[in-house]
Amino acid sequence: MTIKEVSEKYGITQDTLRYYERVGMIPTVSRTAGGIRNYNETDLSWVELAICMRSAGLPVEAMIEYVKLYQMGDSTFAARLQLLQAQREILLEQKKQVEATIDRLNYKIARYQLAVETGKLSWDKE
Amino acid sequence: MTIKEVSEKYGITQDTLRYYERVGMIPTVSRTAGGIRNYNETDLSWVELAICMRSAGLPVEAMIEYVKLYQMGDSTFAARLQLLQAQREILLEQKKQVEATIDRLNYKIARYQLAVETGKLSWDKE
DNA sequence: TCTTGACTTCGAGCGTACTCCAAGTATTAC
DNA sequence: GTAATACTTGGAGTACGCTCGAAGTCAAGA
Repeated sequence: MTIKEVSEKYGITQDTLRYYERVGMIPTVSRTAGGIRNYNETDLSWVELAICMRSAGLPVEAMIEYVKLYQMGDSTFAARLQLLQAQREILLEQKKQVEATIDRLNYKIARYQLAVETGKLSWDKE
Repeated sequence: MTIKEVSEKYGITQDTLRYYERVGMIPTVSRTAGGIRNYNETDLSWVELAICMRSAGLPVEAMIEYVKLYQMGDSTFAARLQLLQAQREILLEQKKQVEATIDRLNYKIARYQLAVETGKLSWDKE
């Protein structure tokens, strides 16, 4: 699969794909004889993982660390486990924050819906 | 309440508090006769709102826009409502992403827990 | 009154994560 | 073979959200 196809498949620019590879967020992608990227199944699953992590807001650095451990082989299982657990903790916290903010927005939205109807905002600040 | 007290109350630096005010993410904070920030109830509720939005990952720009509309008065109720709804949409999407990534991490963590015990990672890639 | 430490503004600097550009190589269509 | 297009690397540039530094002002205690 060419870089163009991959970029279209995942809705991410080719520049970003090259960037991910360059900084080590995914392992080096396989190439054609001419040196052109030719993503195989494994490459794609790394890309997918990277996109998943990034779109949840996890730092690039964490993925780089994970890839490094992966490349060091079976002796890093425990370290990888620890890394994944730490990232999960961050996300659980993040989820809480997002939910709290959604609640807050819901409250404000309800008040503004009333305000738009009546022309007056009920008792308040901000 | 002084800027120092506010920064300690919310676990945010004084620099950040000044930055939020400077860029218009919160309205101008009240001052003492000497020009020193003296946060009142209303100022605090703005700070709290700003922190809530930011910690959920919403852009500074959205809060600036909201404050601008607020300062334009009652004629902007509908616009404010729309802005809040748009931000909520973003957060609902963000929440989905975070949950998907947590699920993925949970799966990987389970596999690595087994791997740490057995010394072998079950059938796979990344 | 003087000193000390916290406050002020303004502008510059930094870290993260891309994003773009230049110069060159590879592949495809004719 | 040649043109057009897509790819390559390396490095520079950008956007966002702070974060820091400099130079000066303010306020509480000795």
